[in-house]
Amino acid sequence: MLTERQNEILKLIVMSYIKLAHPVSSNLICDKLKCSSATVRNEMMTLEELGYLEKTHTSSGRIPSEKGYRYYVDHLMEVKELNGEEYQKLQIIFDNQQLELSDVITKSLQIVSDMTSYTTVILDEKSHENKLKEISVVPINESEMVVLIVTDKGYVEHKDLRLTGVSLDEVKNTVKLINDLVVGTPIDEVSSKLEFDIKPIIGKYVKQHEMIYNAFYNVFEDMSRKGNNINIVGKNNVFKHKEFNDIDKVQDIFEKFDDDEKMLSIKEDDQNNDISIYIGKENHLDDDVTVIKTNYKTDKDNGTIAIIGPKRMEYSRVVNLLDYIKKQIER
Amino acid sequence: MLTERQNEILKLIVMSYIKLAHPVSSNLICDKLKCSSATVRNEMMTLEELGYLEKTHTSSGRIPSEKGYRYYVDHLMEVKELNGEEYQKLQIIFDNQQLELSDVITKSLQIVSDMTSYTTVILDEKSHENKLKEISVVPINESEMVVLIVTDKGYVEHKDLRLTGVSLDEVKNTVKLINDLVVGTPIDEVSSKLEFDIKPIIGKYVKQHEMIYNAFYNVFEDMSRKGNNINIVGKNNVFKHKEFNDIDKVQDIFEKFDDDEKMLSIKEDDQNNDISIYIGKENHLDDDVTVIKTNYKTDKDNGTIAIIGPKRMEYSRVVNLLDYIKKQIER
DNA sequence: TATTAGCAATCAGATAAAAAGAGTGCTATT
DNA sequence: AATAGCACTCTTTTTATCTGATTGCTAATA
Repeated sequence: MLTERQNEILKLIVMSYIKLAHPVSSNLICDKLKCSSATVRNEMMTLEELGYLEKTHTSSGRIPSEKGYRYYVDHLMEVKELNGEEYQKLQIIFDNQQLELSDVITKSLQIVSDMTSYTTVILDEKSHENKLKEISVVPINESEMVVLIVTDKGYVEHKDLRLTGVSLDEVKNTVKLINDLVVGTPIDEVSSKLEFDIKPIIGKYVKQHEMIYNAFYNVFEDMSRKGNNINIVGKNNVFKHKEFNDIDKVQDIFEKFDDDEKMLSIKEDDQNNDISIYIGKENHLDDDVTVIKTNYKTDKDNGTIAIIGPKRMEYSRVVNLLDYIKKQIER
Repeated sequence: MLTERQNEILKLIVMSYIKLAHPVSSNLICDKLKCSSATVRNEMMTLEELGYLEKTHTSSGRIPSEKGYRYYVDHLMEVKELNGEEYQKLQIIFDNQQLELSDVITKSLQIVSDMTSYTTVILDEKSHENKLKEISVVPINESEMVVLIVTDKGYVEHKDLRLTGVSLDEVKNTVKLINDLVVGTPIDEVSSKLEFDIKPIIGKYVKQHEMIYNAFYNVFEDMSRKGNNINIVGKNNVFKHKEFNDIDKVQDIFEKFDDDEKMLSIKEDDQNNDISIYIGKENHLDDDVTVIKTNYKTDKDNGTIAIIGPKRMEYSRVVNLLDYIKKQIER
């Protein structure tokens, strides 16, 4: 357990380093504390031995270790209110009744990204809890048609179908069959339902049933596979941070942004309802970043929003922003 | 007019620089030419005076100037066949009858991007020549519905509508009215047609006409505005080129990728049907890149595909790839 | 016993000087 | 017209020197 003074010093060091991105010297601290730099140095040495601080070289000031950041986040960080500008800019988005939920989320995270210079991520899973509401077909010309699929949550998918030598009526019969028998089924169960409920009887109603059946089967297969959506906003903000002022590091991070599996892993850990913080090695994305994320749940949709920045992140500010956005989305 | 030998030397220098990214010395050239390095040096001096070559410093080898690249492209470049691997990988995409056109384009450019280490761009304009084919409405719950709009070219747009205190029948009447009177109108003219043809009479058929009318008007306004599509594939390839081995330059280019206006300008110049090459200052994107583009036109869609790389680009290869893809798309 | 003043030691970063290497431009020669 | 030869130029790499920030330790002090 750390003493009161050690807490104070660690907190000052973390805050100073977050702000200035420069190793913190004992002098800087003793100005703000009523004791000499030698005393601070002694305490810093203890804090380093305990693993909360690090040096960049033998005679440098101290920077927080990952353990140091973790301790700061868990015990020392103060909750700061959103400032007026942040609040206002976001509120304009949330008050706009015109916007669809997905637009609200994207736009609000765009704002956060612009204001904080961090990168934000939206991960949402569409098909999972969506049930088939209606399917319809619009013919485009003799051989082509568009299949439209709408779910009970208003999610829409469409697909071009090219079927040569098939009459439109046959297709419409199939659609009617599906609408009669399959509506209400969760999207990712539709294709198996097609197989067991529709396939056996489609021959009675539809002539070229095989070709048409396969086409629709594929459409639904595609749709349930397409569920995961990854939206990364403000990638270029990576350039703005001192710790990424190295072309190889930037490339490294950009390639991770493009790695869907890595990005989706953000969603995986901690399925709880809080805001989670993963500092450095604690996340599976990159040792040099911190990921702050939360899950949201609405009647339409659920997903994850996350903010990615350097470990030297404005933790308090980001946590507040994320918390506020989460609450507004769920409202 | 350049002599035969000057042509030969310029060509060798451009090709060597494209390959090795290193200023070309007289020695390197004279190995491949039956004359001494001193002779080559004399010719190089002439070529520099004429503006085809440049030096990076007083005693360095020569690199091609923009004028030099231009001359190479216009007069010296040899058409090279696609190699077997390139041809094969692309053909798999083009032979896949399942894929929609837009997928074919994206996937083939993804392949080009991977193979060449350049960045590719797809610019397509949807609404322009699309005519309204059918509009329909699917109710989701008491107050929400999804509007589906399909055009004669199979382009689909959908929008959530939240209308409180409006009966579904009223909405359906409006949709019927639009389907009867507006179908066949080009998308970007629909909203004005709504205003002049529908607005005056909608009151007769629909009770809460104002609210419903506005909702549909907005949907079409949005849709015609949304016409321009920008798809950039292989951004991270920027990191792979020596000339961009500088974090500020990379940032610069990435920010231009995100600048829609700048990217759309690629489409603007030269509306002809050929492959156009814009070297350095010739393009409006960035002085350090070359843009090679072509327009494509199909019965469904037309647009522009482009490849962006350093000025030191494998011109011949890229032109061939682009030409091949253009032809396959238009087939 | 906790704190502090004082000071040598350490090391990054900036600046300068020196050495090595690649390639040119010019002149004299073939 | 083409070439050989060589001094000259400029980049790149290496080495050396200096400066300034900051620490760790020791001894003195409260």
